[in-house]
Amino acid sequence: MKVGLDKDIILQTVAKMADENGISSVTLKSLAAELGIKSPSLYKHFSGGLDELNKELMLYGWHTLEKEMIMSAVGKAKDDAILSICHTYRKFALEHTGVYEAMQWYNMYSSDEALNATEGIISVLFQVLAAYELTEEQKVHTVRTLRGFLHGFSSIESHRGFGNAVPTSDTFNFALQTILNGIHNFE
Amino acid sequence: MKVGLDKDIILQTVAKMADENGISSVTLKSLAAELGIKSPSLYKHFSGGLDELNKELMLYGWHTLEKEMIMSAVGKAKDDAILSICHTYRKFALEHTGVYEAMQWYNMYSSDEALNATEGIISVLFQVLAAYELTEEQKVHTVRTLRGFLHGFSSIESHRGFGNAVPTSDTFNFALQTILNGIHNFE
DNA sequence: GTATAATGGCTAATGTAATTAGCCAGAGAG
DNA sequence: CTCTCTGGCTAATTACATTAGCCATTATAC
Repeated sequence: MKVGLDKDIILQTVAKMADENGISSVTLKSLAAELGIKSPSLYKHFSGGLDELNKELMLYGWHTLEKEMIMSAVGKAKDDAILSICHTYRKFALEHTGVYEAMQWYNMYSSDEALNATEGIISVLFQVLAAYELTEEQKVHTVRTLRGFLHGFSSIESHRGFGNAVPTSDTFNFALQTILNGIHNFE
Repeated sequence: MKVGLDKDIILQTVAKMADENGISSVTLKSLAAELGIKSPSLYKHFSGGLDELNKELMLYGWHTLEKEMIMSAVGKAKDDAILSICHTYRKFALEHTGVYEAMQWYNMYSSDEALNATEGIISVLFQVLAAYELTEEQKVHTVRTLRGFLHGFSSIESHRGFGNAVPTSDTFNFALQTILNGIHNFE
């Protein structure tokens, strides 16, 4: 009987499962069970099978994060905007560990799709940096530095890779301030 | 017939395969073929199967990187030592993409083993930071910031996640200088 | 030097998940 | 009312990981 599923519903289910039990807990079998269908039926929605599913989840994640970053920067400028965006990024990675994990797999796919997936958040960063007196090259360095730090920090933190003597939030703020100081030194 | 393999030889083969074709190309089947044996025989060396193999590769990677970082800091102090260590880290991730990938899977294993694996490189960083006039808390922030940035940057770079207008080496040096400036501001 | 134990290979068999092929019922368009 | 498309299904195939149990060679004990 027709259950009436579509890509969006399926992806949201995948996201939920990934966040709750890790991306490796999402198999076509377990996903189908969760949806109340049999695994071969999933090919009617994702003809590329598991690979396509992972790719779509990656894109879904980047698009979602992009939207949240944009929203968090509305009405803010310069340091305030950057801080807000960065906190949004960190929060997303922490709250959506499974989806974030999938987002890192973009290297498994064609460079084109990888770059498309992330170009959104990159352009948000560039837009915010436009308010500073920086050369293009300085902006590139700053965006890359932020991306590198945000990804590495969030990734380690979400895997509980930091000891817990000192609150990680303090470190996050400390590091962001350091990077902001770097920007100010240019101006 | 006895081929006379041991854990070290097998791990080095795994590392080579992972670096050449990605960690996912290492299956018990492909590894056994590469070694000239049949896959069930691998259980004589790694009774835990694929899981144990991955875990050992992770440990192997962190230990190797730790040694290289220590070597690169010999005879250097303060900024020089930090820069040298960081360049070693980046180079390792770039040259051993497969092993580095395995190293990130430490979250899949018990926290104990995860923390043990990385405590070596963390203590190297703390040792270098001892030369600065920093509080313990400032040292923690600095080490975490470095770890976060090094991991994120190396990870993105090794997956070709940065566009290529500006050399990534320039960005790396820029970011490290920014972090060093952060340290100097404390003193 | 021979008996015995441990080592490190092997084949055969099992279980799980992905994937493909091809069937079929129901919904909507003409 | 019929035709077609959609979205389910079962059955069969494949690829691995894993387990069980066999066997030759090596190493050790006496």
